Amino acid sequence: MVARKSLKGDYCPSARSLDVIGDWWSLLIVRDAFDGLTRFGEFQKSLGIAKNILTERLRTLVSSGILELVPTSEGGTRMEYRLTAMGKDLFPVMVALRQFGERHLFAPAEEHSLLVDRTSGQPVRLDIKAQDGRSIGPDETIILKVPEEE
Amino acid sequence: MVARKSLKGDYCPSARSLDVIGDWWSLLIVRDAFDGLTRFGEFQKSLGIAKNILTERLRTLVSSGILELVPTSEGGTRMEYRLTAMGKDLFPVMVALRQFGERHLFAPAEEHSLLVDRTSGQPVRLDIKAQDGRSIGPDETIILKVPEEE
DNA sequence: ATTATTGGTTTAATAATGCAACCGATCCCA
DNA sequence: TGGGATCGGTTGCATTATTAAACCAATAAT
Repeated sequence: MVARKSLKGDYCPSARSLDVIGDWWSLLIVRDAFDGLTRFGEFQKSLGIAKNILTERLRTLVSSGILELVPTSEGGTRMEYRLTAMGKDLFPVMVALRQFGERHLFAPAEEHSLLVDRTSGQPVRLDIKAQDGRSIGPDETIILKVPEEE
Repeated sequence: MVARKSLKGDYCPSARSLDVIGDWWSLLIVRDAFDGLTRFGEFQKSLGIAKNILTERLRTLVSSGILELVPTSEGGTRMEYRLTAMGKDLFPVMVALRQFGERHLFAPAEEHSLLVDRTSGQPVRLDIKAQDGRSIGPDETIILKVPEEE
């Protein structure tokens, strides 16, 4: 097996994102981070991931700039993993995945966790809009390709 | 290796989404589908994926209801893979990934493909809002857990 | 009628992942 | 201060997943 193809050079921003967080575990770790988890053991317990794999994924997420390793707030010498500003920019990705799951992957009466506005307690909404404010879907858009990529 | 843990029973909609499209290739296939590709050979050429893996992923995406296999528009007996309505609902996920990539994974002057409104030619925007229309970020939200999941 | 293309399947090798055992450093507690 | 438990890993080995390459039947093109 030659090394798995890297998408680093791809001109498509989605592909580059997937190159960084597109593997099986990374987005689940990020989800847990948004959910407030910070410690190695917390992620390990929450996800049931093998510890060596978790080690490697956390390292990759840190070196990608999505997580950072900072001293725990409770003093002591131990460290915790926290979302960076860049990591928090994955919020729309998480919300979009959540929205898709809510819409298609739950039975009508089935309960699920809910993302709500902290102040109002109401669910958040995600919209894709044109410049003029119209909501638009995939059929109203096109992807402009850059003229020459090698 | 015991079979990879399924997140089907997870009460978190994001986790269920990742259970369906969270592997390495599926979202890249979906991206290509949004980009207009429909044929086995087109995906294979575009992604450089091994053919047996592509076969399996396409099968999974079809059985998940994200793609469907329909007769080609040009007549003939061959089939093509098309996004279903459910598949098109992954649009916000793709846009969110794109936006993240644009913001963090390209050098300032580096060119990338661009998703634009078909009628105006202007880039699309993605916003997460509270009910009252305010844009909100991760720190203004909380995830309500369902009271009891086993 | 012949050849090329499409859409796969099969096989064997390699890489990724998981599990369990281990380990040093810290933390908790008496 | 000592002793055990916990944390955050590392290491080795077994199992799965992915790959590349060869092969193949059915269709399409010439």
